[in-house]
Amino acid sequence: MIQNLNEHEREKLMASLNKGGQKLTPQREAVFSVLISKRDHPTVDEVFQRARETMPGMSLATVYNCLETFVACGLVRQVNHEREPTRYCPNLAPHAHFRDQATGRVHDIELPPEVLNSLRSILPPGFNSEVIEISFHGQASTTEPPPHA
Amino acid sequence: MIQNLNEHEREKLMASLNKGGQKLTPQREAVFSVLISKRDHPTVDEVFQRARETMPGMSLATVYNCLETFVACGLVRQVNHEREPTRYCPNLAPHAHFRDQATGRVHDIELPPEVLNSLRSILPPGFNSEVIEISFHGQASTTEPPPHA
DNA sequence: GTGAATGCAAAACCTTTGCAACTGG
DNA sequence: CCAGTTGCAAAGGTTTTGCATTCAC
Repeated sequence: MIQNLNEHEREKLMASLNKGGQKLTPQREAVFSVLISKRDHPTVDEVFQRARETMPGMSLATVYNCLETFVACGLVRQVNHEREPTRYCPNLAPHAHFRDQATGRVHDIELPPEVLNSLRSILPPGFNSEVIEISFHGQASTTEPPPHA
Repeated sequence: MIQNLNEHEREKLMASLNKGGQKLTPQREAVFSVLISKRDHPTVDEVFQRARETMPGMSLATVYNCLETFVACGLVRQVNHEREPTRYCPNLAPHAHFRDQATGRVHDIELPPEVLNSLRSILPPGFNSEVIEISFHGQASTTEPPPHA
């Protein structure tokens, strides 16, 4: 079930939207609420279905709009895997993703700074990158999320 | 321009196809030739355009078919980035990809074994992965491919 | 009040599928 | 010969776009 945003979460949403010159709408609140109440990397359609539970009139295009806005504001990250529908992740800390090939589920994997640094070090001179995406693909012997998540 | 396969390349193609119980067709030769004569990670459509130069009658669906077959045989790898069209890479050595946000071009980045191992080590118990995808996203101050490629 | 956001539908885009005709081993 | 491959066209699923209406500030 989807909860309303608590005060702190609402503050964070409003602050990020204001910084980007964006408005706080009920739809954006609902979508953001969906994302943080269950951090299971939902697809657009999954967000749509869940958001409709609390806001039946919302349209799919609006979900796309909201998510695009959040990405632009740095509130959430997109997770793409192969050609499957884009998933959305509110975890802003550096991390990798693990995709269970049996279930399709995506888990966050903690990424220690030293591993991130060793990755950065493989770039030859002249190649500058701020964004690194790391995704594992395999099978998990547990359906539990990894320890830290 | 697209060259014909040399003897060694043709052998390799035939061997891999045979191993997978697949036939060697002129279309597959043409597509494979496109991939190895310019290793710039072409999209399906780019492969299609280039292959048509030597084989005007070839259809887009056949390009999809050929590439799918090659992936299944382990001859090439798919490279997906965001929601852009899938690209194809004949470099089978472990490596990362760098996508230049200005040009859209994708470069191979060498991935030393120790970096690969340190990455593997971040998986918690119960998570087993054979496939790791690493992609950098940023700007290159050169249009030259990285040193090793 | 006003520019931005929403909702709806249609379009765009890449990819897959169905099927008849053909062909490689 | 014949299972597998091709070519064509149509369908599929996700995402984007156009535009009139509504709304947040």
